[in-house]
Amino acid sequence: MAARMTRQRTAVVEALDELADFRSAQQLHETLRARGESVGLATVYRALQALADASEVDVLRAEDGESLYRRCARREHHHHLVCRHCGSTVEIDGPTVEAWASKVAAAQGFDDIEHTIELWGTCADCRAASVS
Amino acid sequence: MAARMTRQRTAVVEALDELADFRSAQQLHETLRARGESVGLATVYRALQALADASEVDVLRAEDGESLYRRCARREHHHHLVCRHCGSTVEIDGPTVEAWASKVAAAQGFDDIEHTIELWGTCADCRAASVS
DNA sequence: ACGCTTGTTGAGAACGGTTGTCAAAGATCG
DNA sequence: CGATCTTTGACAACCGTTCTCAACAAGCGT
Repeated sequence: MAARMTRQRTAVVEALDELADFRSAQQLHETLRARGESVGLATVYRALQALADASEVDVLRAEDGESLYRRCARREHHHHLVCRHCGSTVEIDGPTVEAWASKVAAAQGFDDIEHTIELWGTCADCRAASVS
Repeated sequence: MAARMTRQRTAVVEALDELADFRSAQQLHETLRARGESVGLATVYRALQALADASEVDVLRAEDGESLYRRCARREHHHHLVCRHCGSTVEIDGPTVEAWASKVAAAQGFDDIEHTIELWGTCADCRAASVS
């Protein structure tokens, strides 16, 4: 239960710190491998899972169902505007939306309310790239 | 390309019409099978996909990644408050949220904006059931 | 009603992301 | 250093979903 700090976990955390965009476990694994820091794929999954459990990273699902991970600047609850092509991300918070969500749900007699509010789009860079 | 009306497709549509909750393709397949209307699993997937493309059904992803389908009353854009245990659903629209989402995204220079806004909770019935 | 054409079906294989297995490796503590 | 006990990694297993392809059946024209 002691959460040991191993070379592999350090490598995953460092990689996440250097990347600003949402990345899949497999992309991360590839990045580490290319960098010479060889880490097993299963280990990357486990590390990300642990970090997510500890709220150290944010997780969201791409449209195809793949899980994407990112180390966000703020640890408080917030949402994202993500480029569906490159993963480029802008953190967003919407106090209005939060209030709306919990009010609506409570009014219907629901408990343990959670909400998913994510925005997807094509960022300016990817748009420029696809035009050329 | 003509979209033929087959026994199988009719069965899927009818089953969806009778069910008020979000269901997975496999649940639907099981329901049809139990009902005597034997339909292949792949066919259920294809039918649901076609219906989704035609905006005849709404699709959303459960927390475990599974796709859930539902024939909604209104065809216009809306959101859902869904019980994560039984799939029981309340349709919701939030004009305020819509405006907020597109404004925020546009302000960041993003195009082709889509948003995912879903509420998950435990409905009153399921809460009562889990207490007992 | 009868073929013909062409989209559709279904059983099973294939796929892709993720998780489980388990012996070997290594982090931590005394 | 040694004992302990978590972590690792290669690989298999899983599970939802999609693909394959020969058999089948809608719908159309006659």
